[in-house]
Amino acid sequence: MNSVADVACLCGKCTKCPVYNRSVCSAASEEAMVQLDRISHMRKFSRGTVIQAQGEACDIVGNIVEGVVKLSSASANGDDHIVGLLFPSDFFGRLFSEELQFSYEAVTDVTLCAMNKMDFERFLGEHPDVEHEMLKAKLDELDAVREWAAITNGHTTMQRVATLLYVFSRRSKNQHLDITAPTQLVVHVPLSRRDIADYLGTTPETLSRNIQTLARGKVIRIINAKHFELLNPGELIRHSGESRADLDRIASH
Amino acid sequence: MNSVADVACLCGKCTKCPVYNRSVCSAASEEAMVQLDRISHMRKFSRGTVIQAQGEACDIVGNIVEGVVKLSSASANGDDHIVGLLFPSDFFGRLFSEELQFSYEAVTDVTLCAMNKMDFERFLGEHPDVEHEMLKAKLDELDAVREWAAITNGHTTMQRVATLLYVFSRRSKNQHLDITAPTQLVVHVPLSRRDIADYLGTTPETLSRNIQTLARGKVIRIINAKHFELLNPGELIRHSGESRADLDRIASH
DNA sequence: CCGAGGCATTGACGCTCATCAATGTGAACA
DNA sequence: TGTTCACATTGATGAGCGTCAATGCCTCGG
Repeated sequence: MNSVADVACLCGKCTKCPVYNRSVCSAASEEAMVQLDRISHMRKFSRGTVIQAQGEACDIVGNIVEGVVKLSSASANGDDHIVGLLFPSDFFGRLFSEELQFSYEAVTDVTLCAMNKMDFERFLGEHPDVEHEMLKAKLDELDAVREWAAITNGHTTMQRVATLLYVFSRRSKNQHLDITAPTQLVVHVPLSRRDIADYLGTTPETLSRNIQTLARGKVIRIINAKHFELLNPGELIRHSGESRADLDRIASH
Repeated sequence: MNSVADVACLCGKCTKCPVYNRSVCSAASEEAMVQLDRISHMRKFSRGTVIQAQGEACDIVGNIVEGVVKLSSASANGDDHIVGLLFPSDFFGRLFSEELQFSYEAVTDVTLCAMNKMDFERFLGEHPDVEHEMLKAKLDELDAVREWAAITNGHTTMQRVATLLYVFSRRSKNQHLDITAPTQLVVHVPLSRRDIADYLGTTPETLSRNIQTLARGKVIRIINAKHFELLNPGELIRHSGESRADLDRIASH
């Protein structure tokens, strides 16, 4: 009955979950954890998989354990835009709604601590503490989304690019990456140029030009398409047009 | 002890509240309503008042009963952007956070059903049903903000302007306006050109040019700076670049 | 009724960015 | 190892939009 992937959950209790202490589960009591163990199981999705599509019924929710998921909206004209990125410990899926408004797609290989949506909704009803934690998390997310919208709205492409690079440089510490580089200055952006461009509301061409400009200015060094070395963080912050405090707040999400 | 404005609340129970059935309060039991009555009171703010400023401690929350409130974020550079608009029945304020990330400013004269933040947080802890409703409302809001961000990100100014006009044409029915016009085709946008421009991520000049273009094309008629007659809704939808279904979903918020 | 000041509009100009097209690069495949 | 295909970069061009500046309009207060 259970697929191979399911075994991962049965082996280790939720308390061994690598993102447990940062996810909404951390509010759960011991009794609640036992229940969560029962209704959740690990699932893996490979890079490029559309986990759930816009307009479909949403039946699975959960926490991202590893990888990056993009949240995108397809307009009627056919052009779609990335409206959010989900990292490990972020909650996945849309509770209390019949129909998905956005598509969820695995940007990298993704491991998900998945639950049946209705099971989890029932669980939340029985555990107000966890629901309370969920509310707080969503309020924070709301602020972060608004903040990001303000950035993409009023800034030049260069400012957006610099902001994104800075945010990823801070977030990558939260990810489970094998960074064997000697310094912390290597930024890993697992998205393709097109995805980054969509997220920033620009085109791959303009994005590329700006990245090259930063490289020519010795602000970054391009190791390869998805890895950058941060040579001059101060200059990067200056290019972003934001104060360091603001950037750090955005990065902490 | 109570100011004059407070009397408004003491006169009528929450059940008489004009936005009761659309606000989060509608989930409250009778017993809970009595408590809400006790901790809430009506407050009025005149046009232009900064109700709570970014960075300040947030001490009041509540529901908007009448008027429009803008939510704005001031960047370090000084330029600020409107990241959201609040209409009657929308929840006001930021729960479970010490410091406000955005400023709340009254765009029109505003009537607020105000509560002390800590009182209301305590109330939510004692009434999981209402907190559940709050969570659902915030999840919807999150989708709406993401949707709006996608629009301002990838579209031309004309598309944004058309979208805004259409959304306001649908929302104005939700407002308590004295529209004495014979038809429903009068759209009231209570914001100044600068505010609209900030919200759309453009400038007053470009905004004005686009409005005039729509007027020259007989899509709208400019009654005055804040009132427009919708002559050709179909053309407006075409200019927005969105499908009618999408627009209606955005408008319903 | 008139003047003043804020707001909206209109015009001119330059720059950024999207678009189209071509070239370069890296990884997966046989 | 070569072929292929997707992806990234680079170049040229024009349109859209921000900026600065001037003018017009409305409202409020005297």
